[in-house]
Amino acid sequence: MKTTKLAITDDHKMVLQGIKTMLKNTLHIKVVATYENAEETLKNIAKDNPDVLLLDINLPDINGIDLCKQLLKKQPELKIIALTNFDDTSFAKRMLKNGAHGYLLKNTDKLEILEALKTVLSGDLYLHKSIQKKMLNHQNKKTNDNGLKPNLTRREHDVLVAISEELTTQQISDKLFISAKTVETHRMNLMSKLGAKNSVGIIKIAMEKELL
Amino acid sequence: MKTTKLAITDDHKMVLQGIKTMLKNTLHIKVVATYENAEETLKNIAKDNPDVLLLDINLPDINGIDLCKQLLKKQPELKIIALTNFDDTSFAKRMLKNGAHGYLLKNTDKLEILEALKTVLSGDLYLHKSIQKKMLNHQNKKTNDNGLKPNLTRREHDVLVAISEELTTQQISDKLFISAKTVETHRMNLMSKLGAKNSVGIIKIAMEKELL
DNA sequence: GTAAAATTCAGGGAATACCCTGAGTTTTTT
DNA sequence: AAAAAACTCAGGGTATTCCCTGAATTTTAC
Repeated sequence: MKTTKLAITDDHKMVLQGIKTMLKNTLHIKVVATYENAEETLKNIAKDNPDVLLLDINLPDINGIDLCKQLLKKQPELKIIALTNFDDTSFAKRMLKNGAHGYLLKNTDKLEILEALKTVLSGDLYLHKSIQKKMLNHQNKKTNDNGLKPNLTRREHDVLVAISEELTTQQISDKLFISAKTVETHRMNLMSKLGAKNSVGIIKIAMEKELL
Repeated sequence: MKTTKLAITDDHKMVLQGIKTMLKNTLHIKVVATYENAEETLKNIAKDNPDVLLLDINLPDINGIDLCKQLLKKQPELKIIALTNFDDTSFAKRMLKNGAHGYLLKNTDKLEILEALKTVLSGDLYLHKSIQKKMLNHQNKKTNDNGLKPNLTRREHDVLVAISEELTTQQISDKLFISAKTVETHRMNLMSKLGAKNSVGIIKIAMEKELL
């Protein structure tokens, strides 16, 4: 059995350190590189050439989903395991759709990491238990009440900001040079995406999720 | 110099492991306990009796701000350093207001941890640099209207809370057993007191001033 | 190059919020 | 006890939001 080369991308030094320590005395596994952001990862991944990358989803520069896609374009052989705080089905689905090979929560232990590595190296998908269960149960149920940031479109964000400035629909339409009807459409979509009942809810949720 | 007893509360095993490893070969510092949630922390803190607690703010059971308050009630001598992903001023302020002695971001390194420990043990506050800078800017720049909390009346507060729950005027009147017209009066007074143009502004300002 | 997502816009109607003036009642403060 | 503040409510009007359906155009993704 040849040694597996592992790389880790996470902007928290503590997590990097934690994983490295967990795997320090493990045979057949060697942490060959750690990165603190997406740019660094993209720049060095070819050179370091790991077999598996543990990839944090919440990075400062690019979101993990896009990064995942880009990385696989450069390194088709690379196995990517998403690493996240969030126990969320829809996010996991999106990651897997974009080519990730596994999904791990950060409150995992050494054993599970080893299990995940073994699984993805053999070509299978590895999902954390709780995610597996949810995927089976929830199938296609849309719950927007998780701790995730919904990804708003550019225009939705514009309207969101304008709403938070206490502007009326008409004022927003003047500001953005679009019709009032279009503003209403965006506001409706914001309510829907955020699970809000009205503009107050939009702002409340947006502030809680740090969307502003 | 006597040895400092350190405890850590974080629901991510990786972070726990990471900090422990960072401090492993450090003289005068010993990690005496690690907890994965608030309940565990409250239950064992007296027994373990650490000098300093590194406390993650995002816990599954109780939020870190409340936990901080409770812990200090039980252990007034304990120094608490908040640990978080978020580089957020208002959050830091609230933590410090509730008795925390320091504020560290998770992407920190060993040197800064040691610096923070030294600072809080000597009785001072330790703030991460980026937070310090932001706090200064906020105080000088954001004096948009004296950071004083407008004192709302009991009823105004009731209505404020109801508005933040995305209720309509009619629903609020049913909830508080007053007429819809009275609710409108209170809402008008809220707008006037907070300097808001509409309900969105009421909520935005109320959240910023922590009136909710 | 085709499918998917995003952006744009409209009509029309019901519901709600916003705003003004005015005023009686209760509670708190001095 | 008097004054001040808080709480209550109303009439009547205008402005705005909310909600639905439907659809063309542009941009982005695969």
